[in-house]
Amino acid sequence: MRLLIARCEVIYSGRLSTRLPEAVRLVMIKSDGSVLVHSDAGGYKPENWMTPPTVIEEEPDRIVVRKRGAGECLEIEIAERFADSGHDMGPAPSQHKDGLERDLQELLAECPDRCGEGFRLVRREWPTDIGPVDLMCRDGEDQWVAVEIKRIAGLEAVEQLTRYLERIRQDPALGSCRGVLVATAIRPQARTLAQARGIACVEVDLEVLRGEREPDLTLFAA
Amino acid sequence: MRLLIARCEVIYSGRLSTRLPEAVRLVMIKSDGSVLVHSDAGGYKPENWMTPPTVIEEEPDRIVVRKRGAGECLEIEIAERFADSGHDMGPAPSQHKDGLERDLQELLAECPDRCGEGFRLVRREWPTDIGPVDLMCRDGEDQWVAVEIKRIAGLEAVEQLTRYLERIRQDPALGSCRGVLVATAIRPQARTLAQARGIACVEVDLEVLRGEREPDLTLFAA
DNA sequence: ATATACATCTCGAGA
DNA sequence: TCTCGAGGTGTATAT
Repeated sequence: MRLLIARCEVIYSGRLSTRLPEAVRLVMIKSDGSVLVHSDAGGYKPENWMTPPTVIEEEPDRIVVRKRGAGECLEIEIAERFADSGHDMGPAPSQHKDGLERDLQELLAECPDRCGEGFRLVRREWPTDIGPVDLMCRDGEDQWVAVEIKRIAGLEAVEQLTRYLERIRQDPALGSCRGVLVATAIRPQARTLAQARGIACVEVDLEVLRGEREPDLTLFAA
Repeated sequence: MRLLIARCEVIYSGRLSTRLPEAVRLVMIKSDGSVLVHSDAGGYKPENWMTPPTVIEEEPDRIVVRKRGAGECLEIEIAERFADSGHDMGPAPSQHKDGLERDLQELLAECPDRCGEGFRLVRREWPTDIGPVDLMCRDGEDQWVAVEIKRIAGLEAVEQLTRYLERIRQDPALGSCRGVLVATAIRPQARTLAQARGIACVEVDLEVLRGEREPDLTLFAA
């Protein structure tokens, strides 16, 4: 990785056109060809960047980064250099992420009755012509239920499940298929819209599903 | 901005849980409190990060970054330091961007007939109770038309316009309002869903709209 | 604080 | 290659 601190002007053209006036910035050049221009504020995002695959040309006072196979170009005009260093970092082991939507789906596939009483899994990733439904189940009365799973469910989750249900119900055998939205958190408006569309909402707890602690089923009972 | 090159392990807990095994990485600490951990590959994204507002505690072999007002925490365990430098960068002037959706909307507001034959603009950002419609027009037959503008239109664009149309049509005077989706590119599924919902699709060219080149209206005519 | 929509979103999986 | 959906999306804006 190369780190260049320089007073520079940056011009990007491609999906749109931008010009960044001259100022002191960090130019990060990664060994995979990524180039990122960061200022000392502005949080997470670089002010300008180019992702691989790139072709990098360096002139004395200019770095030009072009995207391979696309008409995108980043020009860094260097007015003054303050630091310029290279660092050999070796390989970066990949990161394990736990608690993603996929994890939630796996857990719920193992105990589909957490999505509704008596639910039995028919199949995960049930295909429709506009994409797969997360879980297709049958309920305690043997009726079909399509389950959409989200970590956090907003309006889009309800819209998505609604689209699936439209398609699923076109099949006469599934004409009465219900919909259930299952998430660790459901936003108020999503809940309201779901109710208006006859879609049930179920909030679940990741740790309860994992059995790391048992659900307090009797806490408020009797 | 502080740049620390170190062999380190990084643990994040909050919206999910991750652990990054020990390796050499760049730790970028911005003066606005942002902390970004980058490896030498992986493109645009930091492997781990925390956006402001943060509280940063530094111990000899550990940096702990907490999000203010939320239960998120980033722990950087430092095993070996290779470089550690501070850089005073001064203020970062903001960037002008050209070619955003807003620009497209301005251009189309000036020539609404590009959205459909005989269209006349009634108003931009027509308010509904769930947000503003990009353009409200009347067509050549004096019928109402709601126009949703996107640079690239996917399914969400159709859903968004559908939600607006539901609201708009609740007003008896606008009960027959049509919908038109206008974009520089419209994805196949979006086009299909739009058709199913009676929403028209129009693709436009940014440069033609700018008059930088004239549309070849007669090219395939007669 | 919540919702709403845009972003050069990025990134990965699947067809 | 393209399309689609998830993301610790981030970010700005209005309520």
